Amino acid sequence: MISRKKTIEMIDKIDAMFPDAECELVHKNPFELTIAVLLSAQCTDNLVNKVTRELFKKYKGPEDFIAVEQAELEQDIRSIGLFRNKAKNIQKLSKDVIERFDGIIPDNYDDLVSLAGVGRKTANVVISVAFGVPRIAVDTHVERVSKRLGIARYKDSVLEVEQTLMKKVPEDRWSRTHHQMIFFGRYHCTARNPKCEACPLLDDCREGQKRMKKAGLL
DNA sequence: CTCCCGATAT
DNA sequence: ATATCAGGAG
Repeated sequence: MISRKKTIEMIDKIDAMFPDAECELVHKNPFELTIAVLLSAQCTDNLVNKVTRELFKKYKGPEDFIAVEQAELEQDIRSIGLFRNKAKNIQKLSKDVIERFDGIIPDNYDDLVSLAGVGRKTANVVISVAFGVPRIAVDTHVERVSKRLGIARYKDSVLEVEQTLMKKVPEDRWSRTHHQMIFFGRYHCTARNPKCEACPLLDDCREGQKRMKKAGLL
């Protein structure tokens, strides 16, 4: 596993590649962001945005989500996938937000993860993006990139990756680095065909070195 | 660990 | 055809 110093060198290079990285999920308020992140599980944010742009015209707040039958909401989000679980969770979450939090999405981690369909990653995204709390939400991209670069170990759990990142990345860069690692993973260090041959981090990247050697390009 | 699940890229 | 997508619950 590489050092904190080496990690900072690498995230500096990713920072130069994606200086404008930010949350790409369409939302107008913390509640919409929470719904969008919940819907984004195992789905591209492109498709989530296509659905939520229409969804948020029909459902303005938690009251609207519990005013319809579950089957109707299922149809409205069907194309996203995992739609039965997500519809059920959205209605349970909406009911809870109204009854326990006066209709307002809570701004702290513990209350957020107490909501249906909201786990550690989703709660971290919400408090980070909506409320400005420094966090590194570890999704599939952040996990893959961290492991390929050697910042974390391949055997590490998601939670271990998060804890390692918090140790090696300066706290004032957590939220920014989080988004930049997602962009890096989504547009450059992709799961299938990572662009190692055109990567500024190739010299420092274990996985990249391995792949170049295997491809006979080194 | 398994299940949930449609859309898209390769 | 199949791997992958801003995961979470049981």
